[in-house]
Amino acid sequence: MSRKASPTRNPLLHALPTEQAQARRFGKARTARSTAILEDYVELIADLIESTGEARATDIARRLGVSHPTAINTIARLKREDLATARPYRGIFLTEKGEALARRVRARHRLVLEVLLALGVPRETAEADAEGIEHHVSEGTLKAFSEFLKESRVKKAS
Amino acid sequence: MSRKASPTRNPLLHALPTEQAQARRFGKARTARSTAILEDYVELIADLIESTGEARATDIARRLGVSHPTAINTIARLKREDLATARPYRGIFLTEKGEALARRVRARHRLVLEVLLALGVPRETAEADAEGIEHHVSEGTLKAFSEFLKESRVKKAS
DNA sequence: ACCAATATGTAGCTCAAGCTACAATTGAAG
DNA sequence: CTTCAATTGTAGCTTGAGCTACATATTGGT
Ligand SMILES: [Mn+2]
Ligand SMILES: [Mn+2]
Ligand SMILES: [Mn+2]
Ligand SMILES: [Mn+2]
Repeated sequence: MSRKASPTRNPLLHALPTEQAQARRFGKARTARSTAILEDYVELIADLIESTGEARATDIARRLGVSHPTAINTIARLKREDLATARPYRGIFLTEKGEALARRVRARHRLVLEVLLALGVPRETAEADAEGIEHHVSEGTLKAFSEFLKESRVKKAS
Repeated sequence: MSRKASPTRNPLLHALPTEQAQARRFGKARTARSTAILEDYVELIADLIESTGEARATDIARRLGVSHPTAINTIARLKREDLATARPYRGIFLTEKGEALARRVRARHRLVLEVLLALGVPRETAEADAEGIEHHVSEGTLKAFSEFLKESRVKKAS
């Protein structure tokens, strides 16, 4: 038997979720945290290629605000996970898998940003917060976000 | 001079932000990531104390879905950062600083959850996503969220 | 063709966050 | 009062993500 103090002692407003449910939620957040960096990299690589024609390690490092060895290490992880390839002095390229991830991540980023703006968050605050929030927005939430935007655009056309 | 390929080659929709601006945003997200775990711990400790009278390392570990040495290690970090203290076999306690953080974090968590629900996100999805999103929601965004909720409550009372 | 600036690569470190395996302590039930 | 299950603690490992310092490679300009 457990030595825990009497459970459900305080039947006040909003009790705790069950251990299992809470552990599941925290686990999802941990997973999201661990893929957040990969997502940022593939998104940035896609953006750089689209707007400048190439994505070099140094540029990636500078835009992320990290040292270049850090960027190179993470790019190595991208390669290991079959998300990117590199031709030295010729830039970083996304694999098919990497491009697919980049498409999803970019669409999600845009949507999250638009929702924040629609909710009245100031532009720069929205841009900054979206960079972190996006990685924790699941499909279900994305769905609701796009519904909300649709409505709010209709309402705005009044 | 830089050896970069011709910059601003593609003057299409939404160009990249400046390097500095983007680095600042990514840096904020990194900071948020590194404090997310501390925030989850103090919030959970406060919740456990409030609803069961105590917060023991094992319970914390189980609710987080991690091994107990992992929880103990992180609790050591909480102590180092003057957020918590522990009396062995008697549970974890928050310092003044810890309680202050817990209050802020709990209020923020609630608000984020309510906004997701108000946007039509299904309950369990909202609970799960909020656990990760909350750590990236700044003061400015929080402000906008509470404004939005105020309006949406008024509208609902129609 | 050369050279210097830029880019890339490598070595080696720190810290956080996770794990398993094992040891020690404690307190509740008999 | 003893015992044993539960809790806590320790040791030692892995991986990711960051850093600095130094070494090597490439290329654009002269
Ligand atoms: Mn991001
Ligand atoms: Mn992004
Ligand atoms: Mn959380
Ligand atoms: Mn929380």
